[in-house]
Amino acid sequence: MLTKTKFYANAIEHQYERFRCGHCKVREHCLPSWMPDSEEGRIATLIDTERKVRRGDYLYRSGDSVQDIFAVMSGYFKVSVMSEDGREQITGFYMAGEFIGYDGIGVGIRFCNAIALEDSVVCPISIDNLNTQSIRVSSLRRFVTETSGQQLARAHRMALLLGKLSAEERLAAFLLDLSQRLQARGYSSTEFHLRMTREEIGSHLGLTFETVSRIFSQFQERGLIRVQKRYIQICDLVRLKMILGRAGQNVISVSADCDSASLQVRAG
Amino acid sequence: MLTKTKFYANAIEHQYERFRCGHCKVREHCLPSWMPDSEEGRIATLIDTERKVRRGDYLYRSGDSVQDIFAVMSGYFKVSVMSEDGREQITGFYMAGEFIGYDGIGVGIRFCNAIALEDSVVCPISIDNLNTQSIRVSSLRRFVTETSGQQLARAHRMALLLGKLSAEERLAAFLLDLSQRLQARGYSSTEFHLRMTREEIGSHLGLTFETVSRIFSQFQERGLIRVQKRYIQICDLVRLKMILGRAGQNVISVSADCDSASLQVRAG
DNA sequence: CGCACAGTTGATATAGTTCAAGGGCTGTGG
DNA sequence: CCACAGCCCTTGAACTATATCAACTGTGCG
Repeated sequence: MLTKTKFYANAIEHQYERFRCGHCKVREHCLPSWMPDSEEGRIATLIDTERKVRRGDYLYRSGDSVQDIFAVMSGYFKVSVMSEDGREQITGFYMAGEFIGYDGIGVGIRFCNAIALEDSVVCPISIDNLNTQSIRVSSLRRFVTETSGQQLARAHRMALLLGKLSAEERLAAFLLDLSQRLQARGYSSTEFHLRMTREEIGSHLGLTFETVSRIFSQFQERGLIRVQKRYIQICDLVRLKMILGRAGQNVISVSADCDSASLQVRAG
Repeated sequence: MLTKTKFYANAIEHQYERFRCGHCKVREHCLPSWMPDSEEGRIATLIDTERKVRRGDYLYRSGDSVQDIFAVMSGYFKVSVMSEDGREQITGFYMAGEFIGYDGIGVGIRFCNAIALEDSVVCPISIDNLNTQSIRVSSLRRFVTETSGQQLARAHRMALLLGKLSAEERLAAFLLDLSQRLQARGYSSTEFHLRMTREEIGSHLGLTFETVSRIFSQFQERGLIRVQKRYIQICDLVRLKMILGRAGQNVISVSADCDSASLQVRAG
């Protein structure tokens, strides 16, 4: 892929200097598989200098003006909406290759907070430039449509989870979702490290941290998982899926990335 | 506005033949106030024959391929996601001037069901045509961005409501939201007819219909509202807002329409 | 070392569900 | 026109899932 760029003319080659996507480890999760190689460079030209965000720092906060969407290159984020009296609903956790920052896009003002759960690096993609280029580049239009559609799908799955599932089912869905997304990134689907506290999990799933803790313990007693602090091992994937089974797989997210494999899963 | 069209040349005038927006009663809620008159016609050309949907019928269902988004001209809809075992989470109720059908847009396959709660009429807006025209017409691009952004905002507010609010707060939010949307449409903000059953309200708010009923009764006893079947009268708007007050106004929706007034509210 | 934070676990409380009964409205068919 | 069936809604009583409060453990950090 990278060698291919060598044949381009100067002007374009210059763009490729700034083209981090080619080197990027998460490129395959971030850019859709249907995107023609020849046009991947277009996206790269939209990317500003990559930005580092320290653990605990805000990537953006509610009320900020909307400039960019962000592709997570490395690290981990939580995104949340806050009620005026300080109740925090975490709308999602985001890992490498996923997109953050669709909130507030039409209005120009953020209504979510995005906070790094560990030292992270993001690619800021200028929305203005994205819109401008989209006029000419069909693959960019498709890219925008697809990724923003995924954000909405994710949000609707959350509504189903929050409105209809029991605590057990929510936790099962949560673990299976993580498992699936990690697997898609080449990590183990059965052993992983949680990046967030029990409280944050609870805040995401509409539960208290005590309930999260108890249900983890209960899952462990039942032999479904092993828990040691934040280290999780899924021992019985089948039975874990059965807990959710009655509710249906379509509750579990499929991440915010846009490779076609996950699109098929979601569609099914 | 309509007279203005008389000055246009034949080709354009022909488009205006199909331009229902000009006659449409809900035009001002449907089309954004920033949209220049000269370009409103563009949207009209995207609109197929208006479509009638009988009470109880599906506008579309999960699994359908995505062809159009729909502006509600008259009537009332519920949109829901279903779990595989039949649990229904209603993601929203939609009235005249609001848009339905952003679900599944990137993938091409619906994951929601849209059902008419009363005999209704919708404007189907072809997504293919919308995308094609958007390439040239900036106001259409902005229109798409804004309306889809609103869908996401709505979904995130729902997550906060479902994850963090008590039953009381949810019902208060629900009533205030309805009140506000009706007011924006020129109806009374303090007296209205619910179009949905208690069960559907419950399914939207993550409660059982008994709880909805009980809380309505309780609100009535407290002098906040009067309830007679589906007829609701808000007697004490201030105290009703106070119930939600601690949680914050930003929980209550601002509908899916895109007139700038509501955009300001949402931003605040 | 000691303090702050994350997590576990137990005891108790409670909001909301579930089950159950009854009433009122609406439409239908005899 | 009445009777009956099928919703929709209300209300009560009992139950239960989850929250709340509280005590305790381990762990990392200044």
